[in-house]
Amino acid sequence: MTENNNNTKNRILETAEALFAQKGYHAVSVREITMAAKCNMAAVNYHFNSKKNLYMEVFRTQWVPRELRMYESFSKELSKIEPHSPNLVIQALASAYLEGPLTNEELKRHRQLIIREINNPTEVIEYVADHTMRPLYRILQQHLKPFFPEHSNEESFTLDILSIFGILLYFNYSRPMITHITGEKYDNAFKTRLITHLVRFSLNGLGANGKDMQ
Amino acid sequence: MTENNNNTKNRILETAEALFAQKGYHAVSVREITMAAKCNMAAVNYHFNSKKNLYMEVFRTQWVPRELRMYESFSKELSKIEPHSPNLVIQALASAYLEGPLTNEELKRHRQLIIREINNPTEVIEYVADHTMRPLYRILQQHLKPFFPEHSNEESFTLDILSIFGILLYFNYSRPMITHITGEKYDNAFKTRLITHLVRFSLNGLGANGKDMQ
DNA sequence: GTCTATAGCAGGATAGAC
DNA sequence: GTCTATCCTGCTATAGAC
Repeated sequence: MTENNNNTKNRILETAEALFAQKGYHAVSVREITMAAKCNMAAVNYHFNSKKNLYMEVFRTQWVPRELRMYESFSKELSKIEPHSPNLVIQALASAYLEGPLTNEELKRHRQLIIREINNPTEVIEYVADHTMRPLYRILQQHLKPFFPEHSNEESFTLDILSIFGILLYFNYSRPMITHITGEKYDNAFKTRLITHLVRFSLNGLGANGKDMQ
Repeated sequence: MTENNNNTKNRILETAEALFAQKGYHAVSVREITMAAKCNMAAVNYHFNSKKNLYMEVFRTQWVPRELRMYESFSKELSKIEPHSPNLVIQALASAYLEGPLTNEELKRHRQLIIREINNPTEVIEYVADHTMRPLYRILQQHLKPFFPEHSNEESFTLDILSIFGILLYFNYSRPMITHITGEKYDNAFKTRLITHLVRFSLNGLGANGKDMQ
């Protein structure tokens, strides 16, 4: 196999990811994927054995590495700030996971795929949890826990972190939902306001009001 | 048409909802639905014209009325408490939408369906937004806004409300995710702790620390 | 490694008996 | 209103030429 980034195998992976994200596994046919990837239908079975396995490879070779790029960007930010404060940690989180290495389009696809998996798990979720969620949870715990000793038990802290993940995941839909609910349109620079909101709401949620704010 | 609650049409609607929630529209076949509903395949087309329309009827006749029952339960709670405080309003919200009129199973299906729609909207989302999200947003705005005049603009307040909705939606998955991430198991009474968490986190998120707490 | 051709099956929908 | 039987399309997967 060549390392060419535009070979058939890679084109299939990228096209498949976009389509799976947009429509979901069952709504996308192998025909549709290979048409869009400008290759033959049989190529999917040659390179991936089955449609199911193509789906899993999308996560293993596309999704997880991309999530890890965001994780790296986050931990690099963390290593730069000293001393830490909840404020700076959450800022770094929002910055890495919302305006970090990914474009808006990439980020949208990325979130859609994982929301589908969470809502309707397949085997990959184990792999994804092991390689991405767990490490992210660990690093957040390590950097935030010291500031919140009032969280006597593990579970209470975990729920806080999961709530922040929940808001992060639904980030994609904030703008359409605002339009749906209030019926108003919004201008650009919306994303920046969204990040400001996320940082404030999450910090408050954690119970960090007035704690090491700057 | 009879008002019998166990006629074929109703059985199809209920079975279809459960299966659509579990697996998603495209992963469920009409054959599967009618098998589970113990009726003939042709019944779907007789009663609903098409699979697509059956899906939409599930939202119109099952999902929206169920969401409205929770809404009614919420607004009834609100009318009982006087004077209001952010604390009591959020308590009433959590109580109506998490331990209200629905069983855990119903609630799970209910959330799964709407998460699918938000992630991958079809035509029904307009109908759903008009009949459920918008009224809920309005009533929350009416009861919470007076306490948060510091939210100068509409958008900032809307983002707060949407963040709470995000956490509510995510509720289903908290327990499996905790197990995935931390690898620990949890006992029952988990739901009660989750509601306590949601109320505290949301209140803090809104910036209500120490504001009319009781 | 990529193609054509096709096997083999499952999907939604409908016609028409009862 | 419910059934059986069937149509036809579109699906995944594979065999085999190049």
